[in-house]
Amino acid sequence: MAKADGTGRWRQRRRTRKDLLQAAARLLRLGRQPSLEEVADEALVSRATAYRYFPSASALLVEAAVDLAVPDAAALFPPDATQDPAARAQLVDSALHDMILENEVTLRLMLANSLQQRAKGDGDLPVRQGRRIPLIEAALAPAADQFAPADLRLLQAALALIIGPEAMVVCKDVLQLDDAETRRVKRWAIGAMVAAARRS
Amino acid sequence: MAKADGTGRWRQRRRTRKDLLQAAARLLRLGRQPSLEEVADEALVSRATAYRYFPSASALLVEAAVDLAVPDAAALFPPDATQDPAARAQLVDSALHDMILENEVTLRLMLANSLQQRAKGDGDLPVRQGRRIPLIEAALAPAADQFAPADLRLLQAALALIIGPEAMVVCKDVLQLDDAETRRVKRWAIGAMVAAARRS
DNA sequence: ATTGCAATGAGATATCAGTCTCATTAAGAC
DNA sequence: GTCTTAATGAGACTGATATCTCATTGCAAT
Repeated sequence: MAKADGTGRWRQRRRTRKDLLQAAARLLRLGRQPSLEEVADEALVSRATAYRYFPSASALLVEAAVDLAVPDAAALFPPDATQDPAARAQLVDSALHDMILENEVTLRLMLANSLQQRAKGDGDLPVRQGRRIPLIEAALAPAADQFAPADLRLLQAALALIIGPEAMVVCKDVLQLDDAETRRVKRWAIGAMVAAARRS
Repeated sequence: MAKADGTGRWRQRRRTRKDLLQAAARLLRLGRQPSLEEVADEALVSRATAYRYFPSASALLVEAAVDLAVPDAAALFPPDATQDPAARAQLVDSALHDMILENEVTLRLMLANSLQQRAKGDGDLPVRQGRRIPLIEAALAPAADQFAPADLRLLQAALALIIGPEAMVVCKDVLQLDDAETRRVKRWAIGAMVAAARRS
């Protein structure tokens, strides 16, 4: 199977690759951890072919997980929304929290797969595309002038630690908090950090 | 196999479990990546029994690899250490950060295993024992009277989101920060949250 | 010492990963 | 249209994971 781009039958190859990723994403959305054979069947492709495109089953799953649906920044912040950065950040967290709860199994699996891959040293696999980052930026944008640029960067990074599946995992698995308590903790942390960034 | 502690034949069970972990560690030290069957043989135990003690082969191997020198609260805070809760929390984070860097691969696999297990619905079996929680409590203990009890609980939980492998994963994989920047972000977040708890 | 039962052993069985080989199909160059 | 051959399909094969059943052992309560 030639690797060259734009030559030979690259259209056919792109189509097969796309079919595999879409099939994997479809199965992941059902909360399953599909075997490579299941993915291949779902994609109407033979097992051997799947292995021709991805070195391992988990590599396929990780890459598939990258294109899963997420809330949209524009929908979350209509023009008449609050300008208060803390309230906006908490709104982002709340929306993402809901989304994570709905897709908890799927997100845990994709996180687990990603961790497994990176633990093996595959450094060049797809970056875990920060879906949270544009949302956080959108939350802080209208108040950007209230912060020193350096503080804004720190705040964005720190918020990314609180807003996302990883924090949810810590709350539920390590701290063993229920959902209400989890929301309260994150809400408080977000308020604390925005206030701190404002003050300096 | 009863799960109760301290009753029935818990001595026998502890011995079997220890044998399995020691056998795994022995094989790992030889640079091998032993299968569960090899570990069971080395431990003079049947395969079925090994599965009675560990949910999966990798769970066994990972746990065997965790002879991590987890920093000890007493060693971290000698009597003449600072009393400032922010400084102490940052010290905990720094120590844990170093430990995590040294055992990054193992910890990633541990996290991945835990996520995979819980995604499958085995939510009740191995609770992720929070090694970070006693450290955080020790950091805040001398200043406990500076916070309202409710705030103290919020602060402890929020700090657990920043201090630990999950936050490290977010910084490196999602935000793609280098090590220095990662430390800076966490340090800033810890300071922000302790200050917020103090103020109310 | 006897005995109940927890713990274990010894398989059988099913599934999956990953690698090969070889035949078949169809895309694209001519 | 026809050819070439890249892409694919079908299946064998090895070794590992994981679950299950049933017989056996031996710890510990009596």
